[in-house]
Amino acid sequence: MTVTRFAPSPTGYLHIGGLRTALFSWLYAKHTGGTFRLRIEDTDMARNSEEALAAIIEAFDWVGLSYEGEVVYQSKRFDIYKKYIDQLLAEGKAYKCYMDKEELDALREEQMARKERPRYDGRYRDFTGTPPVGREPVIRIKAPQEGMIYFTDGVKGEITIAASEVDDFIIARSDGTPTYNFVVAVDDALMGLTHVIRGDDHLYNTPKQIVVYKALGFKIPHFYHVAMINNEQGKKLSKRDGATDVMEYKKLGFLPEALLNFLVRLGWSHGDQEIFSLDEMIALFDPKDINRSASNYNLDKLMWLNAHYIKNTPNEKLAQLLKPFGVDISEHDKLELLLDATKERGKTLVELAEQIKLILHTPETYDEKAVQKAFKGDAKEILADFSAMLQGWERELHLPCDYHEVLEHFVSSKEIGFGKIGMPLRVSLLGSMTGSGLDEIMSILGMQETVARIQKVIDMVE
RNA sequence: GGCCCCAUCGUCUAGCGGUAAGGAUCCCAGGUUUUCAUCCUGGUUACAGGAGUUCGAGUCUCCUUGGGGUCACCA
Repeated sequence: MTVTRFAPSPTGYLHIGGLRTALFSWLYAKHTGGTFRLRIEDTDMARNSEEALAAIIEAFDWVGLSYEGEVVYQSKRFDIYKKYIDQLLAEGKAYKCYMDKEELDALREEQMARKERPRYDGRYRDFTGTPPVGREPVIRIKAPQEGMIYFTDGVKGEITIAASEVDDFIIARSDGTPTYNFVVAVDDALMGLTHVIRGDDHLYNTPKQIVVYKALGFKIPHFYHVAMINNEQGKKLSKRDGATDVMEYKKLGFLPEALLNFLVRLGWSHGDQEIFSLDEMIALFDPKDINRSASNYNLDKLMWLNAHYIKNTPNEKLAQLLKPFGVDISEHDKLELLLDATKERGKTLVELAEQIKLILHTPETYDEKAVQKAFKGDAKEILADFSAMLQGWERELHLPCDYHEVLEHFVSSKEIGFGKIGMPLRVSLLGSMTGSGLDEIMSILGMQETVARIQKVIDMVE
């Protein structure tokens, strides 16, 4: 049974890089019929924040990732860690180190001065004397002093790191609280993790965690270290590069399925396939197909995917999604027509909302260039004639094809080209030269409003 | 700086010793559309460099270069 997890530290919002590793972990659990767990890495009491945790859960909710079981809070498991630390102490696999921070800093400076790698020198490793008085020790674990630590990474392959690179690192602070590399290993083991998928910034933590696994006799899971997502210039992704907070994408009018599809294709692929529904991702995702190199964030591709998903979202649902963007058309009797006429013209919900507002509201302003171009010559007269024809039309006007019939009849009887009436008509209806089809717009507006908008322009234009 | 990882079109990627190096995005051109968008068709652009191994290297090895990560009583 596969068990994967996402283990963020609650220090900020959910980053899109974090969402991708969470997605990979979640997909693999689903793919194998296993479980996906959520654990909060909050052992540093000074840096926790309730809001951050809420933000992470909110983002999970929005994109539709679900975790199984209770959320594990490391801050509530200190007694468990304490037990294992005592065990290691009793077995001689860990020891108390009485060096304080000042001494440690001094040691580091010496080593740096000698151009050596700063590392703990192991001076208390076999200490048997009388400890300094009035000083609370930290607990260090005994790491192997020679040889190699090796493991197989599911993404990178065989990784070997000299044991000399890993020093006797601290597993418990002088105040007794355990540290990251220790609790991660303990919890991953206790939670029964079979596959650990995480960012490759954790690659160097892995040998340390393996030291803990071995000392405690735990089974070592499979590791997958996923390369980072960089910005469009190939540099580290930062807030300056735009949205890094997952929830920011919601505000910008992105659909969660587009964001997920975008992220899953960053570092993972399945042949030439670009579009993946969640079910397809689950069916096809295998961590062995994760790419070893870093990838660049690419807004164009995200936009394209978002446009694709907007086009393929049912109108009813789109109407609901549009509400936070200032457009409530859920009760509109021409809802279907309205969205069919606009959904191919917006790459985001924000843009789609703008398109809809253009139709819903009588134009307050008119694009100057469009007016100049469209109202040369006898455009006003033509518009007036067309308006009259609409009003005098003997049959009821409802569907786009009804209006189309009027338009066709108009140009043929007047012996003019479509452009003669098309341009000024579009400007009168939308205030702009571009936009949805005229037949659709008039059908949505109805004859009365169409006539009113034409009249408004006629009255206004000199 | 030490250690570790990475390297195919601008970008995301396919490739798994023998291909005219494929797809997607972007961009450009044409078509459809009374406009715009969508959609369709076509086009430009890539194996970082250098040595090997091999009958034959994008694919294997080494070096160089260039990126990235990491070196806490943070996670």
